[in-house]
Amino acid sequence: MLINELSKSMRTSQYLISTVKETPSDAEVISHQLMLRAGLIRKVASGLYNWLPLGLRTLRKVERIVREEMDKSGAMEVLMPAVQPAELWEESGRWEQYGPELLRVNDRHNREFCVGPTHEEVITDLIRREIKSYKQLPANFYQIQTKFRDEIRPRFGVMRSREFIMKDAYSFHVGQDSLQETYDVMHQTYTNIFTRLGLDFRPVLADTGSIGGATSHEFHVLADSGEDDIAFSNVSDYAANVELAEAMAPEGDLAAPTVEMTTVDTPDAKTIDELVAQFSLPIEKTIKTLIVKAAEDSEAEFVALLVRGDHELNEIKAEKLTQVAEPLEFATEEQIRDLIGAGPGSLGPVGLNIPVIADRTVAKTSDFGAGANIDGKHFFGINWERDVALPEVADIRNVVEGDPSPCGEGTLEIKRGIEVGHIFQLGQKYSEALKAEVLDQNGKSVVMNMGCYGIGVTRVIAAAIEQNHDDGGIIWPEAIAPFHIALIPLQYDKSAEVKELTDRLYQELQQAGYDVIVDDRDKKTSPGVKFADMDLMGIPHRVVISPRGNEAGTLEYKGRRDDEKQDVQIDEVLPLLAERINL
RNA sequence: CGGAGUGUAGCGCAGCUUGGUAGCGCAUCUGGUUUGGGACCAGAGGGUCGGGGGUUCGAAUCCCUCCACUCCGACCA
Repeated sequence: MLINELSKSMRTSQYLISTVKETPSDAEVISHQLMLRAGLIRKVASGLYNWLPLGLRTLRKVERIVREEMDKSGAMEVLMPAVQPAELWEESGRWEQYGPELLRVNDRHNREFCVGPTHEEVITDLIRREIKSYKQLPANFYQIQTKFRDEIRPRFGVMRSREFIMKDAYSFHVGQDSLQETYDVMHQTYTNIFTRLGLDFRPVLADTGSIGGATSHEFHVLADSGEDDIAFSNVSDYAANVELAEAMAPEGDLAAPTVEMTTVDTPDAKTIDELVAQFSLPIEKTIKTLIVKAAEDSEAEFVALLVRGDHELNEIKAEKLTQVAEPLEFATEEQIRDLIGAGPGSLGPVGLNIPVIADRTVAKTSDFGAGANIDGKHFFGINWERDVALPEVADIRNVVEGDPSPCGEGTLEIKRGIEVGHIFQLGQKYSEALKAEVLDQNGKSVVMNMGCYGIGVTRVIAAAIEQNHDDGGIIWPEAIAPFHIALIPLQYDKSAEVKELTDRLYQELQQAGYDVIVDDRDKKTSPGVKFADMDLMGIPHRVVISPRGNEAGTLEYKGRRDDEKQDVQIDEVLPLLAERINL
């Protein structure tokens, strides 16, 4: 008990304060810079970090919140090994599927292992051995474990590191309804966790990616430095990853033609931008023609995809079309020449001799310009049906800001987000491969349904800083601050009154349950250094004890976000802190 | 994997073009003076100049090679 109490608080004279004034040259984003400068982490090698005492305090607090909320949801904590045998991955087929991101190692007997980037195989193996009856289901197991993914390009400190800590959970069910129930519970649990962490976040509809499965939501912390684009309705709750958001057709009918189709010499216009610049053609009246490989079982070898000049093809949507090869593969310039007899800069739908798929917006565009399938020539004033038959129509582009929202309400806005959580309904992908079955009510063997739920614990910390900082440094949300309160005595070594009051406050605050750090560094550490360090480290509340204030019977208080400090009567400081800190 | 760049004291950098045996700021240590926003004075310690090889009387500097790290890109016509 005593040790526990003491360990919650610290004196800087006995603690590793590793702040640095200068920003290390290889840190790009603000969270990485501040984590280095405040002395939270140090790099060991590319994508590998040491956690210093101060950083670890925050890490543990994040873990604690995650753990408490997971426990509250009814999930059971387990711990699986970081190193996993190849056999399990061969059983699921992922030993083959996973690329170089999977760190493979051999032991002394030359048996193959990997350092786990995720734990579907191990948990499924465990559960197929332990759970035999539908009566034991549903069940949800989680762990907080170190993972390793050999990223192509680790960057942004712990935001995209190779080794990182993740909370991963796996639920097991008989039937989809049960899975949906737990999925909904996890959705709520994640909302609770990120709310408690004090972050501005959104759940968004997401693609299921390589892990596979059906329904999926990502939880994003909103920050300009985020690596993902998220589309939001400006009026409803709708939010989706840009790659997944449905691009709706513009409202209204296709406008009637107003001009004749003409052939124009465009020798210097090989891109949409050049075309628009040279011929004062509005970009919304241009169409891009992209040639991609057709699906293996289709008759044609290539397919043409049409998107409006200012839109981007969405590769995920495109490769889901039955006519298109998966993974998506663009035709080479040579293949295009063989096929069409013109180069990539002069392609268009008119007179094209391969299957064509038009984006919904393209189908609603009139009087548009596109390549003539002859080098150096474009057609202007093209209209569907009059000049060329309207091809098959599909949603194949990325949404852009201002598009109508797929939910039917409002228009889309796009913001950047940092993915800190992801929940999936895996269905039977792994349970089937590993034959994870239970007996149902009729004594019949059924394959379990699975869900999986991850939170990037270390990434959450970087995301929190991206969202909460100023010129002085980090501004921790209360719940994950390494210390709640910094006590800064001035002339601690000279003034007996200051020392006495500081020590008394230190004790009282600890007893009140706060994590407090006293900056009692030696007399050579000037007040300015102490203020700057505590600001950089992001301690949310600061109390200064000085001889001057002591005479007046006051202390000085300043919240990390406050503009002004305030003088407080000595015996009013505890009530003030109690009011401002929500433990 | 392709392209670009960097590697010199714990951190940030100069020196390299034009070879002559390493320097600045911050940090650290000692002593003193300071004490409300990253103090001042005096002194000190700390570098196989990423590794290896070569050229040369002599290499941080020129050449070769390997390594590490960083940034950009990975087909949107």
